[in-house]
Amino acid sequence: MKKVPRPPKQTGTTPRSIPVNDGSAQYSFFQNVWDVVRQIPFGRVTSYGAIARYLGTGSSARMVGWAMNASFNISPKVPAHRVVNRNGMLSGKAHFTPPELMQELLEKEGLIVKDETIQEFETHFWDPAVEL
DNA sequence: AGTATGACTCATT
DNA sequence: AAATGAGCCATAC
Repeated sequence: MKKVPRPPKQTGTTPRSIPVNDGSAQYSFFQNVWDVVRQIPFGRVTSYGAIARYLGTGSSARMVGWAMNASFNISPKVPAHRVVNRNGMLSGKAHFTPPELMQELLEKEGLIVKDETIQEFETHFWDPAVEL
């Protein structure tokens, strides 16, 4: 797969307030993030930074988080639970409904989550820059 | 229009 | 080794 041609940094002036995938969807940074996240294999996880780096360091990891926040409303569902911070901690669990859902989903995929942190994180880490 | 905030990271103290 | 500050860039107020 390895499309994701590195968006030319659509900064500032670009309209899109929460790019909802309603068909007219112009390719946005968010779309790109979702494309990558959807390709995370079952039972694997990655980090915001890894995605941001894959799309170009120019876009900070914070925006990836925003993309996840918006991902709850888009059609092709995005496995946002497979995205954690670089420590393997479920920093975004508070944004799930209910918050325990994130950990449950991960455990259902065979991962071990202890104290909001994925055990053997490095083993299950999936780096788009490498795998894609 | 300017300030504050965030599902982050990295460098420095 | 833990805490702090600085970059990051789109939203919210």
